[in-house]
Amino acid sequence: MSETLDAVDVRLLQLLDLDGRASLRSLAEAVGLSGPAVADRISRLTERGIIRRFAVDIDWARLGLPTLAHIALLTDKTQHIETVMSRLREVERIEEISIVTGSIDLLVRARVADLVDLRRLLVERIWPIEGIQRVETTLAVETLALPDFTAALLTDRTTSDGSSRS
Amino acid sequence: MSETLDAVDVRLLQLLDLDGRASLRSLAEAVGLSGPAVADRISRLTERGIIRRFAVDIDWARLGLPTLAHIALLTDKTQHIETVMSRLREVERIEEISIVTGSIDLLVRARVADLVDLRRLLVERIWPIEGIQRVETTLAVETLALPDFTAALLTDRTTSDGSSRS
DNA sequence: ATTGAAAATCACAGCCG
DNA sequence: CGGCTGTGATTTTCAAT
Repeated sequence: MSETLDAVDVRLLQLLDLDGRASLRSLAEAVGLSGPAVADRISRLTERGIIRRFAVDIDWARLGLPTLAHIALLTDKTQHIETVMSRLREVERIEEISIVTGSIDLLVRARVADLVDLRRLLVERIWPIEGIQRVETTLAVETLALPDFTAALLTDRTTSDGSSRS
Repeated sequence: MSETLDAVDVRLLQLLDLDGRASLRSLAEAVGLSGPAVADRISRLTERGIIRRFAVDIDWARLGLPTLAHIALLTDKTQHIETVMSRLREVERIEEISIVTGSIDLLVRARVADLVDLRRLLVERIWPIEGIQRVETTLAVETLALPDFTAALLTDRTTSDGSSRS
């Protein structure tokens, strides 16, 4: 069971995901409420932890990190998983680390400049970590991030608890 | 070769990634410039496409979608990849689709409520897509998104072109 | 949630290095 | 060209309803 949002909250989240710096005024007009009411809803969403933060969507390709890599790791179980993860979180270029089901243990998401950069990441930063047994890297040659994803996911969430009917 | 940022641009991106709604005034104070100068830099970063948009970081778990799934797809090559991808982009719960190297063709990232929800996603939405041959789903049982990732990546990017030296 | 007024902030202009 | 300061216009905040 999770949080309850009404249609206005959902609309606000959608609008803010499109433009996180939109003024309260424009948001208020868009949802048909007054400015203070919108301000109040946004701070409540933030306090409830539904809004984690307002972030900036950076085009990493333009900053010289065009390539997305998924690095699958198998660990020997001589090290605690927490130890391996804490060493991984020190590694630059890594943006996410997951413990996963299936034939591997960890799935790491990283962003690299090119193959030289990837070589350094693998050889100098990943391989030396104790407890890592096998490394398998998959490169994305094209990525489609769905900008409407938030909108789509949210339309689904109105006054919902997120569970499914069977 | 890519874009050039100076130290102030980098600092602004870091600050905005922490709080995308920060006032120009507070940003100006933090970087030691005046308000208009900061406004100018932000609009320049936006025009250059480095800032794609200001977004909101939503805690999907609190909205009933706690589980991250990676779905690996193998396609038979009877359908154009564009066709398969365009059908995938209609599917709710999917937030990213990549064409990848390795033993699979597509890697899809999705967020689901529970196993019932996942079952429906797979059986009703993914399997029926023509041209999909094999589906292998990996569930994340724990995910660590690195909040400092942006900061770390950016510290690296000052006045850089993003390529590596060998 | 609304209104209305006070306080803070922003955008725009013209001006300097 | 990139930045600063001024001013008027907007926006945000706060109180009372």
